[in-house]
Amino acid sequence: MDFTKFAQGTFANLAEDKQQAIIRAALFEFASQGYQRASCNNVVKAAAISKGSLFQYFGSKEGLFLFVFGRFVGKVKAAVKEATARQEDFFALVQAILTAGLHFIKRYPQYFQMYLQVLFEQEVPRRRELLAEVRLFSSDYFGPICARAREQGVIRTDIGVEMVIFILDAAIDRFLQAYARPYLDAGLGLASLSEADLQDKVEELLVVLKNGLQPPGLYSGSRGKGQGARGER
Amino acid sequence: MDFTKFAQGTFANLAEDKQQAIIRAALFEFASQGYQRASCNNVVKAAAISKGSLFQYFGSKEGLFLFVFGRFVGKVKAAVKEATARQEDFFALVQAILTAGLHFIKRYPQYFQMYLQVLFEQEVPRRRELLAEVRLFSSDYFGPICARAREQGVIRTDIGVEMVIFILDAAIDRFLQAYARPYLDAGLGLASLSEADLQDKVEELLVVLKNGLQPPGLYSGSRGKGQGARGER
DNA sequence: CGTTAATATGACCACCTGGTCACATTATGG
DNA sequence: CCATAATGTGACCAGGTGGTCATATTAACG
Repeated sequence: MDFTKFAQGTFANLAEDKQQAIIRAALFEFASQGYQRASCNNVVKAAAISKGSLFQYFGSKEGLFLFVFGRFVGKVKAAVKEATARQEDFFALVQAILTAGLHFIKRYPQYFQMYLQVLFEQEVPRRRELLAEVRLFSSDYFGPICARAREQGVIRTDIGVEMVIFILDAAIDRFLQAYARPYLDAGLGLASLSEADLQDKVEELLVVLKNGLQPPGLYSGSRGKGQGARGER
Repeated sequence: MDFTKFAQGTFANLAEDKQQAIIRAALFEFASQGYQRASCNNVVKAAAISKGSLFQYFGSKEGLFLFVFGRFVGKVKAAVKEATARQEDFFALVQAILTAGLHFIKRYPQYFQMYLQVLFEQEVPRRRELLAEVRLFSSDYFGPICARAREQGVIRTDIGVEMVIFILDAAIDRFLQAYARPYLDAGLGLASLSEADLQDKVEELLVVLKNGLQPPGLYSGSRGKGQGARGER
């Protein structure tokens, strides 16, 4: 919860640049190694401080990690707040979040890499809690928004809200990951695109999310009943 | 490449049940810990063999891992071959693959967990190679299929093939992950669904993939150019 | 049986980890 | 100047890792 508990204490009294050096070293380590593989020895080496000091400042590896992740959470919240400030239209909001995500990755690539490590790693202290803090497309945050969009007739009513959130989450998460980790992107080549081309891809993605993969003419009825034909039941 | 190099050698001469015990122990370890965190000591303990034997059989931790992953690859290829045997329609094929994936997870949960570990972990021997071996929605495999579907007018032509593959990959991957790892599923609750309800969700997902999130009436034009009116409209 | 080859074993090795703590250094303030 | 408090330091610890190898056990064969 309170990731800023080191805001006062010995660490806070350090010169600004020394603090920055330590944060940078720790962030680099967690971003490149994840939590478990990250080595405090590497951090103290890179930050040019002694091991004893590091543990004096943060108490434990876990404390250091929570502190660094807390900084990330702060930056995310600020970015989201700004991006979603005045978006009325549902899909415009989705697009704004996606675009904000891309900008965030460009500005704070290391923080995002650290986030991905936490997302992919199993054994990370307070993992759920931490992820919940930055995950937008959760039922909590996005459920009401979807519900409202549904009432306004912007999204179809024959699929569940959970499915809407699920598909948005899957697409956007993957898109951001593909941007941040080129080898995940199966051929989109996002990482090497110009700003303008990237925006084109974003719009292309939104077209698919809105209208699907089938050509407009071929609308294949609502789900259930006859549609299946195949199995039994 | 050749993950079966232990098919002959000391290990192959072992009694069948002893082989199984070792495979089971190793699979459990890799599935629950990933590659790096997996401990050879744990494996020999669980398999009730000596450490020297394990290294005699497989040479190294990496050798053991590649062997076990090779078994997984074999099972996947068999499952895919069977599932895609005679699917003509494009979306029926997608659905068949998704359904086959769910069945695979149900039958071989540990193998799938191990796959996810490899997917999420960075430093795994021959990672790319291994993942490529089991990844279906790659440009290589799925590109031609999409191209054909496009010519037949089953999928729209105003979005790139890469984007089609991307979105299919994202949605299906995530769906399978949500099924295998409940905490990833933001509210769908796939893991606890009955077979029939699960199929319903599969169909629901396919409806979205085909027709998008917007109601049929609201088709919002092809991408690019004019679409941008974004502010108002 | 004896001899030789194959296999099984676990103590041992070098190395790394997060964390500690007695001690050295520096700051503070009177 | 001293005395006290705060901070910095790195040798050290217990516990883990993947991997080795001399030795013990078993199998094979004549």
